[in-house]
Amino acid sequence: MHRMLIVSSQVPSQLFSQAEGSAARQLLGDWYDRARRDLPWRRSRDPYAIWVSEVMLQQTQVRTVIPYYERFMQLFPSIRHLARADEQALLKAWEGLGYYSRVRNMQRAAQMIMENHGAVPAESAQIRSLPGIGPYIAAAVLSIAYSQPYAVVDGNVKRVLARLLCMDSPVNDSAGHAAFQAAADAFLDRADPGRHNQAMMELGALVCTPRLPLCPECPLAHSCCASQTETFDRYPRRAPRRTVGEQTWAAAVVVKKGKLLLTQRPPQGLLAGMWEFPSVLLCKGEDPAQACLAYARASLGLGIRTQQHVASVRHAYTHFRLRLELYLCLWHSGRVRLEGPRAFQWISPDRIETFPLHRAVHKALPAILQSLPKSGA
DNA sequence: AAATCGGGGTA
DNA sequence: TACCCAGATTT
Repeated sequence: MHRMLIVSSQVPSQLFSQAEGSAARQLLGDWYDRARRDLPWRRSRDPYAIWVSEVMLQQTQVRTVIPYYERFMQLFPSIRHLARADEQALLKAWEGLGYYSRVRNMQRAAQMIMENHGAVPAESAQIRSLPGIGPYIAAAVLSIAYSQPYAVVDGNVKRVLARLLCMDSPVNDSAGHAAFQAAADAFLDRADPGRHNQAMMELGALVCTPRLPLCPECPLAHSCCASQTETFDRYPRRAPRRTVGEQTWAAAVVVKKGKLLLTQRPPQGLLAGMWEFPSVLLCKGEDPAQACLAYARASLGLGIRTQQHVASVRHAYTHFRLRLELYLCLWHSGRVRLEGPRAFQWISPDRIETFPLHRAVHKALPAILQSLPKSGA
């Protein structure tokens, strides 16, 4: 008969009996050796390669990451290359991946490594002190590249553990997270932590999926609480989340002698460092065309001759939805004025895509290029 | 403890 | 739509 597994955050080592835990770990490892996908970063044990892959994989699916990873490793094949890279080139390589601070943090970390160690630190406190390396990436690099006994806890691992142990802790709050870390620590295979960690995540990705898990194919089904009780749809539990609001922005696509005005976003905050058409947040009920005109005149300090709506874009961010209205504006007079030390450039249309642009800009780009006046009159 | 930080895929 | 994805940092 199935022995109910007790989870206790006080005594995580008693998740399983010793024999049961050992058997489950072995079944998991055997399954992984058989079923694992051939992913680019699994062909290397270079700590740098593992690191790059883990940074890209934050909140980002494997399918999305693969082409970015291949390109990035060609462009920046070592810590030294990364440390010396031009920031615009880095952002361009990251364009479309999102969470753009990741790549800036990674470069800062690479520069610190070049100064202090020369290699990715193999000691937990040292690697954790690098910008952009939190508990997950530290454990991943230490276990996979350096075979050290640190358990990773990501979304996959939480789902697997929640079902395996019928854990009632919510996956999306900090108290719950601690419970999953304790469970993962207790279940870790110390003989081969790198393989074990990847096996847990691979199981979550391929078998123990969010809906309709493939329990008949699962190496842990015989010791899985949720599978035995047919309650997989109750796990993992999740704390309620707040609703998201909507913002409307108006963007001025200013044309001056055939060139377009691009501005760079500030070095911190949303979409930091990415380029876009200068834009202004609208108040509720404000008319976007009028707001655009007023913004171009009062804030940018530009005289605008005519104005024509060229594109409307909707885009969802994590904590709000964006509606962006873009207007074609013919420059008449004035020099660009921006608040703070923000960069801007007048760009000929065929060079726009050499700049790192965020997704909302890319969505609007075809309509804008099509609406442009002929030749540089 | 809660908010911020992208973008794509899925049912 | 709402949820999910090899999370980290800031407030």
